[in-house]
Order: sequence, then C-alpha cells, then structure tokens
Amino acid sequence: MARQSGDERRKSGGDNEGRIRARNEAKILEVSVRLFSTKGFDGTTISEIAEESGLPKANVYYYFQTKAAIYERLIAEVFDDWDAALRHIRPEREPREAIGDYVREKLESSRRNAAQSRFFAGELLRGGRFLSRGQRQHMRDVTREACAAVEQWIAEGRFPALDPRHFFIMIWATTQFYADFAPVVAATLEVPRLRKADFDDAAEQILKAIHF
Amino acid sequence: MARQSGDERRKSGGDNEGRIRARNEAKILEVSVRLFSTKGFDGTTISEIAEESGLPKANVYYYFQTKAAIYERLIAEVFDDWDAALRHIRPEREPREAIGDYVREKLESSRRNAAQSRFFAGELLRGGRFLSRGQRQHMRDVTREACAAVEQWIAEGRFPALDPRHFFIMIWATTQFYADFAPVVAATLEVPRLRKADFDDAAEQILKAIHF
DNA sequence: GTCTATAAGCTGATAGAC
DNA sequence: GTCTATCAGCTTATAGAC
Repeated sequence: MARQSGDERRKSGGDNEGRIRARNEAKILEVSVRLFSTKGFDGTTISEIAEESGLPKANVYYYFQTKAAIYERLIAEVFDDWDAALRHIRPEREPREAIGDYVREKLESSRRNAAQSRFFAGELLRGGRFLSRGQRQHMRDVTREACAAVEQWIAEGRFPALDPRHFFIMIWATTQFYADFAPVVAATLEVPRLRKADFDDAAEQILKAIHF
Repeated sequence: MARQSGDERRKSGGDNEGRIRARNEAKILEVSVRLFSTKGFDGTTISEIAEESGLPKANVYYYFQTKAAIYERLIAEVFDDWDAALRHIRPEREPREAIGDYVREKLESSRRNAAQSRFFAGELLRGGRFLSRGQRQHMRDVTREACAAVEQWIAEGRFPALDPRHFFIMIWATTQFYADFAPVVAATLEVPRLRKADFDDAAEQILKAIHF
C-alpha cells in the first residue's frame, strides 16, 4: 500500500483518498442509521450526524449531496437483506427445516442489526415513500417465488393447506417484532433488556406455535 | 341547549364555547394523528395541522400549549385501547372462542383506525419516549393478567404448553402488521389496496395457522 | 480533502389588536 | 375566542479560504 508518489496522491482516485472516503462514508452511514431509526428523517439533523461521525458538517455534504441521499443509500443497503434470508425457502427442502432456518436467521439478523431493522420498519410504517418502483417490484417477485415453494409443499401433502401469503406475513410480523418493538417485548417478558437468549426462545416458541 | 343569555355566553364556560372548543379540539386531534402517523413528530408542523384543521396557527396554540401536548394527548387516547380488546381473555372462557374474538377485534380495530394504529406503532418503534411510567406499568399489569389466564388454561389441559408471553407477542405482531405495514401486505397479497375482506381472511388464516 | 462562515428559509411559539 | 404580525432560533445547504 501507499505505493503512489506524493504527486499522484494529490490527484483524485488515489489509494489514500479512496480509503479515507470509504472510512468516512461508512462512519456517516453507521451513525445515520442509528439516528434515523430513533428520531426519524426529519428529527435527525446533519449537524448531529456530523458531530457523531467526528466530521465537520461541510464534510458530510462533501460525501453525500443531501440528507435524503444518505437515507436512500441506507434504504438500498437494508433492502438487499430483505430477501437474502428467503433463500432457505426452496421446494426441494424439508419444510420444517427450511422454515426453521428462515425464522432463526430472520430473528438473528434483526437482533444483530436492530437499528437497521427499525430504520426499515419506520420507512414502511410511513408508506415506503423512499422505496423505488423497482424495489417494490423486486419484493413482489421474491415473495411470489417463496409462495410458489410453499404451494408445492402443500400440493405434495408436506404442508398444511394455509394461504402461503398470509403465512409469510405472519412470519415477517413475528420475527420483526422482537427487534423493532423491543421495549414492548422486554416489558412483556419482564426483563430489563432483551438478550440473545430471549431471541433464541422466541424462535423456538414461534416454531412450536405455528401449526405446520 | 342554548339556555344562556347573551351576556352569560360571552363569559367563560358557556355551552357554545364548550361546543366550539370540543369541535375544534377534536378536529385538531383527528388531523394530527393522520399527520403524525405518516410524517412523524418532527416532520409534522403546527402550520400544517392548522391549515388542515381550517384554523389559524395561533388558534391551535390556543387549544394546545405545545406540539408535544397534542402528541401526548393522542398517546393517552390510543393507549386506552391497547388493553380493551384483552378483556376477551378470561380464564373461564373457552380458549378457542376467547382467542378468536381477540384476534378478530384486534384486526378490525386496527383496520378502522389505521392512522391511530400506525401512530402508536411509530411511537413504540422509537422506544416509547412519550410513554409515561404509569402507562408502561399498566401495560405490564394487563399483560401479566392475560398471561395468567392462558397459564390456567394450560394447567387445565385446555391449551398447548406454550409460553403465554411469546404467544401474545405473536398475536400482537401479526394483527398489527396488516394495518401498520399495509404497503407490504398489499404487495404480498397482490392487491392495489387492502379491503375489509383481506382483514377477515387474515383473521381466519392466523387462527388456522396457530397451533392451539 | 478539510473546515469556517454564512446565506436563505422554515420552525415553534408569542404579543397584542380585535 | 379569533387572528395578524412577528420573533428568535435552528435547519439544510453552499461559498470559498486553506
């Protein structure tokens, strides 16, 4: 690394600049997802993002043209994860195992990225104004595919005759709830704050409660 | 009505003034819950509330001292409904009927008051900063009571050995999801917008999917 | 790439005439 | 009770020196 001459480094696209850019952008995004998730789009200020990122406000604007650009970048990042877990749902797999893996992965990823999960939930709660047409279409396509797998299981007599669409809604609702509405869950479980063990319990209870 | 003299009416506390106050306050609250639910606390402006209420901004301040006061009043209103539906869960009732009534009422009330439901979900999503200590305690008490009823059913062998706390979380998560994340649900069901029939389907599918 | 200074506009909230 | 006019403060975003 740092094989460039001083002259080259001062020009654009050098290794150093690239690394600084990557580090600063990552820091800004990491801080932003946390702030947006707890204070919303309008409640979050660029000054605050700059302060918590350890950068002057003008530098935040150097990396992202507007506040909305930061928000949209985060939407795109989170969006990629929406369907990643759905890869477990394949018609050739054993239903119990596939759904078990899916539920456990959903719960674990929302636990590990709680701010991201809440951020996305907030966006959906407000109607998903920042979601592009393509992103919406992609969600529909992925969902339809997963439903087709369940329908095949039903046709083969390996799964109860439930509407797969409502079945997935139920899974999403339940797995998201633990991370997104943690204060309610903690109050219900009568614990000061949620730990990994609570999420593990949740996975087992969900799988036990669903009739399949 | 209107039994007062003109002189009395001009003083404070008259029927007319009371009626005007009630009407204006109700209008402000009705408009506010819709705006807060789609734009959040900081994204909603008093000017906008005033405009959509058909009042000058100063009049909104005449009825509510601050923006937070409007928000808190709404929280209190919604809060009363949280446990109202839980009255169905009583140990002497038949589990299937009690839970069926509960799920159906939850879905129907969230459908009819979707803005209110989303408003409260948004507040919980952000950690419930506006919830008072007393309100939190009340939630815990009501939940504990409902769990006790389920535990009695289990002890009597009328209900599967599930953790009642996770069971209720699952019910809340699922029933709330349809109103709160309507765009996702509509996309999944492949309908342009949700109708009453979709909520009715949801109730039956949820009850069919849960193993009890 | 970094940072200070500042513009331009909007916000919550109030004063005070009617 | 109603409404106009206004303030003080904070916001996003930019200009321009280093």
